[in-house]
Amino acid sequence: MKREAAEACCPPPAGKPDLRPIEGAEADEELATLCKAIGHPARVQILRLLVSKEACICGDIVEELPLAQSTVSQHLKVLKEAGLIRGDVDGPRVCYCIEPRTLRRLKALIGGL
Amino acid sequence: MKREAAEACCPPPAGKPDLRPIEGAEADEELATLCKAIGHPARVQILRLLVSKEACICGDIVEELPLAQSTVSQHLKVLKEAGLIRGDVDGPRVCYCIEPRTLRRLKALIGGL
DNA sequence: CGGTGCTATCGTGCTCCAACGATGAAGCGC
DNA sequence: GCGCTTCATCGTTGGAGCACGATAGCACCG
Repeated sequence: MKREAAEACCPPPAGKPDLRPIEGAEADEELATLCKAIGHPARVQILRLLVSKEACICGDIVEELPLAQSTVSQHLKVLKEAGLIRGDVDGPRVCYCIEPRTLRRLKALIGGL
Repeated sequence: MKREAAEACCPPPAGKPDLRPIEGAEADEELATLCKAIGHPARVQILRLLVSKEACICGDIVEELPLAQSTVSQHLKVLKEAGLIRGDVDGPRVCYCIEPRTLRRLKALIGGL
């Protein structure tokens, strides 16, 4: 029942300064995609969970949300497709964690408004 | 055909420091609502238009977007309901402009991630 | 190798969204 | 008052999104 984990995941702080433009048609599309992914309370909650736990938890997310496992899995898929989170397989479980680069990118795009 | 306008609209910079919390269940809901409103390319484009033009334009937005007038009107409604923009009636036309307070609020919420 | 636990995916119903054309309401100019 | 312009709203259609239960795919333990 113990959950140690937090070993093979969430490694790279990745200090790259991001080189893409902050506005323009592509940036508009990108911002819309990211915001659409965040545009659901359950997804915001998941993001907050992954940010707060510095260690990346896995299916414990399901227990935190009042939703069925399949529904949570779908939300995770949406977030992953948007590039906001990452899922590393750790044996039988999957370890999700935020993608700091995308999060920074989002903050930059929002800040550019 | 001239558009002077930019008189009775977009006035208050409103230097109030915003007193609501940056996280919690309510903040989650709020962030989701705001992001959902932004989560469409056309809406991002409208926001950018309103930010760039310091003067708040009106139905010129329709001419900037490759969409029907009714569709643009709906997007404007979504943004207005989210509190991101404001629409002041100026005679026969309507003058839309961003709501700086909400925009700041959004930046704070995103920054809190 | 067979079971068990963890996730992902499938299929389904329902609701909401996005786009359009057509129609209606309000203000201005003549 | 009449017509014109400008927006909003209505009604419709097609396509996503959200939720669930049921099912299938793996990795591990015994």
